[in-house]
Amino acid sequence: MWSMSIAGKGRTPVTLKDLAAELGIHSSTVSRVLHSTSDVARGAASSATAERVRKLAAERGYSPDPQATSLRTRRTRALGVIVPRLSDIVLATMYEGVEEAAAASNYSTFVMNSHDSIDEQRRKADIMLARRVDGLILGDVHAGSTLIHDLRARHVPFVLMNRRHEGFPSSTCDDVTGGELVADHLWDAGHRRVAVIAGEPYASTAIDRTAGFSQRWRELGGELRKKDVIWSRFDTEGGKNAAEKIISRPGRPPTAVFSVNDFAAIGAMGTFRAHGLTVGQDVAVVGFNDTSLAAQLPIPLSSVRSPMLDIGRRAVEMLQKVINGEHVDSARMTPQLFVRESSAAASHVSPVRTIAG
Amino acid sequence: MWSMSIAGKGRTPVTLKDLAAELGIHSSTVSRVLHSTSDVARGAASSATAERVRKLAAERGYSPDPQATSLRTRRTRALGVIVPRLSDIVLATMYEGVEEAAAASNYSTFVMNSHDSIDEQRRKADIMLARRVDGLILGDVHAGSTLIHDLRARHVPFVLMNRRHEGFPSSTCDDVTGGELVADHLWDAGHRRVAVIAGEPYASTAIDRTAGFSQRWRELGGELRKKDVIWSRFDTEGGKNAAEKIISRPGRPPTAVFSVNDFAAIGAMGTFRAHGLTVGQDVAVVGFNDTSLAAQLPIPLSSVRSPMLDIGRRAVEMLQKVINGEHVDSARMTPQLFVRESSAAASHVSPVRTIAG
DNA sequence: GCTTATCGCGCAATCGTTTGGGTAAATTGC
DNA sequence: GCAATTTACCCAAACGATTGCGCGATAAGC
Repeated sequence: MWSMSIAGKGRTPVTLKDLAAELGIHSSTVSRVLHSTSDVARGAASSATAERVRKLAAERGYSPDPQATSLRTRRTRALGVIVPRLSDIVLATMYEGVEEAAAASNYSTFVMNSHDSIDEQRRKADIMLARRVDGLILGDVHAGSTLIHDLRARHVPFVLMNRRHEGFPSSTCDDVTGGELVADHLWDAGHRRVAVIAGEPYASTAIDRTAGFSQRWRELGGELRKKDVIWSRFDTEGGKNAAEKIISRPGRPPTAVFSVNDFAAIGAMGTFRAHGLTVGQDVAVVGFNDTSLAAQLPIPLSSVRSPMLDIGRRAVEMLQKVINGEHVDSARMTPQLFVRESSAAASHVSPVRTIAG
Repeated sequence: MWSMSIAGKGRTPVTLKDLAAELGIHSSTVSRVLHSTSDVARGAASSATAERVRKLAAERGYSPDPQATSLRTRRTRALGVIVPRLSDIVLATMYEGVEEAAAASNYSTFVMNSHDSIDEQRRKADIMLARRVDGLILGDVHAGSTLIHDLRARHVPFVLMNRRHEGFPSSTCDDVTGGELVADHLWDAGHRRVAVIAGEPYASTAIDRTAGFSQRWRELGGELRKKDVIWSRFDTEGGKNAAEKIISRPGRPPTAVFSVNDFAAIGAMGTFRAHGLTVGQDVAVVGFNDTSLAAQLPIPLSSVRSPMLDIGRRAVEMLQKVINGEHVDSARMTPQLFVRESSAAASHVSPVRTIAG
């Protein structure tokens, strides 16, 4: 509302009272003028006085003390954001959306890493609440979370981001649809033996993407055994281990692998290469999130793009409504599949382009 | 100091006065007891009273209102962190170190993205200062920054992180040494025609890594023309473009490329592959930062590991000293080179292993 | 037994805003 | 020209914590 010029020399920041004293009026009048949104300070002061106040405030680089304001108004204009880890580019990007939207409505954000541990989630939430944030955005909710029930019981305003949970408002990608897109794509390319690197079983992203894929795959007439779905960590290491399992088990290896996360996909690509398989020819790989890396990899990776920035922005909008006591519905942003070299070729195992339809 | 149990039912948080009233003593006594670090509340209260106070505070889940505290003490126990972008895994990892160290000493952190624009840097710093943070950590300082001079003139406590600047305390990797390590490695492997993907010319990381490499390379007797150093963006796209330039220029292509950033290196690897070159055989590539991805890539990438978490942690320690008015020296953390497949093979252009030494 | 220290605690000011409730003076209505 | 509004302000009480000062009462010193 009022910007404080860095060039302003103010050793101790200038206060309302300072301005009032210099103008020979009362600080409450200054406050009212500075808060009157319209040009005319309706009832608060004469337009002449208002003008003088505004001029001096700008000159002195007045910026209200947020602590004092919060103490009085019981609002901090601060939001707490908890994510598994910011070094995960997916969450970091969502946070960029959060920060942008929050800043646009004069909110600041605290962000903390929970490392996906339920103890840390609780601890970090405690810290945020001790800071008296106006609301929380949780980007790391687990499938069986008790924390969110406790928060609700305490009437803490919060929304979920990235991962969803039945009965709570969330801003996420439509992960089920994302999984379906991949199933359609791989089926159309002629693949019939596939495996899924499914991610962490407590994350709705992993669950939904896997479920969307599996359901659609079976609808199309495909076979998908339990052991074709490998749950794993979300990082390259996890993808590597999962791929090892896929490769080393008896029977013919799959001709295509869907990894619910780009980084796991990259790990898997490395393993396949180490075993002499060429990704894109011997085995197709599709990732998820369409991280900036995907398109630029030596073998460009097919991936489902999720609108991460929008998910973050939307989470902020939703949280603001919750804070204002309004009702909100969950938002599910639509994903889009980008087919690249890693899965562009038709499967040469069964070159029939389409069996069903 | 006092933890607030989420299970605590407190609709409105309990205050000092609440506790005092319930105990039949004055709120100032409660305050003093809760602040006495030792078991005995020296002069503040009898140990019996102190015991009662502490017990009730724990029971009621008392947690002091940070706004009220800040208003009185003129300290917010909040730090501002500005980075180019958190979706850059390097800065995100440093921030993890920052958050960890800050939390450990009861500080909270605001973090904002400047997108490496000097206007945004200033704007975000303004926002942080308007929030009355106790100090700033700048992870995005530019070579010719005027902002840091202004901040110093205003006596704002701050330290630099990731990138350094002459005359200001900073917590960084020893980038010059990092560049030298790569020069030694490539020279020893027999390479004589090399190119550098140098990064953004306003970042000390880019400048120092390139300088360290160049100097050492020439010391070893190598040749490095001006056009062998290509300044570029830090991401995959930037690496890709730089590699295109390297490939498409007249004359024999280099047998090795040093990229001051892993992501740029990955972009370059993609370009080389697209031109039919096998990384690790036809052309060696070395990156920087040893991002978790590097070792897991289909062709594992040699890289200089910089202790990103430590850099972040150290920045916090340093800032705390600055806040306390103590003197601090810049910290330069030592890097370590990890040689992997992307550059492990000796150059078959000049298979002589060592010429100098 | 009297002075002096120490203990245990209360009082009240203060930090910078916001905001409900005034009250003179100026303006309007008729 | 006088009552009724409206205008343009000021006053003071919060919000919740911290902290210098003060003051009885007990303990210690000699």
